[in-house]
Amino acid sequence: MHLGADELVETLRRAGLRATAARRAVCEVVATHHEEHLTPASIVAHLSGRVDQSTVYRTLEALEGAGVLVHTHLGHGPAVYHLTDEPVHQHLVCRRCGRTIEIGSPRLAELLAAITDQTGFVADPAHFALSGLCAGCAAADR
Amino acid sequence: MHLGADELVETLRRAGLRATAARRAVCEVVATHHEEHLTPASIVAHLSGRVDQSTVYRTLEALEGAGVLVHTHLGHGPAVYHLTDEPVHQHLVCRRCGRTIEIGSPRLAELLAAITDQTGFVADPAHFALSGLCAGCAAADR
DNA sequence: CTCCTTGCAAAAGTTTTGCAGGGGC
DNA sequence: GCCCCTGCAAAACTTTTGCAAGGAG
Repeated sequence: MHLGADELVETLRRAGLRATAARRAVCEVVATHHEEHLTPASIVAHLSGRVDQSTVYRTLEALEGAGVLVHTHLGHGPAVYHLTDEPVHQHLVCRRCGRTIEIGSPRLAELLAAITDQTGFVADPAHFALSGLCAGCAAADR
Repeated sequence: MHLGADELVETLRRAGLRATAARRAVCEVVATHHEEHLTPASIVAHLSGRVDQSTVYRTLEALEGAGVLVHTHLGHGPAVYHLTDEPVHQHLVCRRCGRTIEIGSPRLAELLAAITDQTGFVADPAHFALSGLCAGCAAADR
């Protein structure tokens, strides 16, 4: 099970931050819509503008600093936010149809380990998507 | 050897575009500084503002459309541009010190092939960097 | 009561677009 | 001469910041 809104608020409290209505509301949206690709703008929309965008950005920043949330760049648009208690995965975005798929742990861990072996670099798959062509579009290409 | 300015201009011409002074100038900078991480702004700077930024963007877009150039997102700043005749490589950007390193062909091709095997997705390593910690910063972390 | 937070507004940073004049072919 | 290109200016879009008023602890 994923972190709930209360646990997110508690995380902020442990970080020395106050539990305000605005922060609770943002945590609520993040917890409730964890399987969506949440952007700051979509969070503001979910809250019908009752919380200002700057407050949403600041709350997301705080949650990210506390380690329970990360943001990922899927493309040229806004960043999307993810709870970190989801299994590690790499986003693959099709540059033709825009569809996003994810690849999960076992093979991915292997790939990243190979990079670390070769370079010492410890890659973090969450932060950037990989761009390319999905199976369908790649097939249509030929 | 890399593509020279004249070859880039010729590429544009083959795409049905005119060989203007502004485009020649941009091609000159791209060809001459191919080992730098060129951003639209740095290209404008190299040209001392003699070519407008919008023209630079439009020329880069044309070169990219012609397949001789790609842009990569290294982080939160502007995109960087690369000639495509450079060997395929993946950028790794350290989120702590900002240093960028690259990993080259043989292993990388293997990793991407593994992804394609698993998902059918044909990943393009050029478009996004991988974020993480470089060997030095990862070591300092412990 | 203190000072952390908020909303508002504006700025910052990157990229795109509309338009009238100028230049390539 | 036709119409593609350019520079200029402004807009679009995402994110950040300054500040005075308001609310948590």
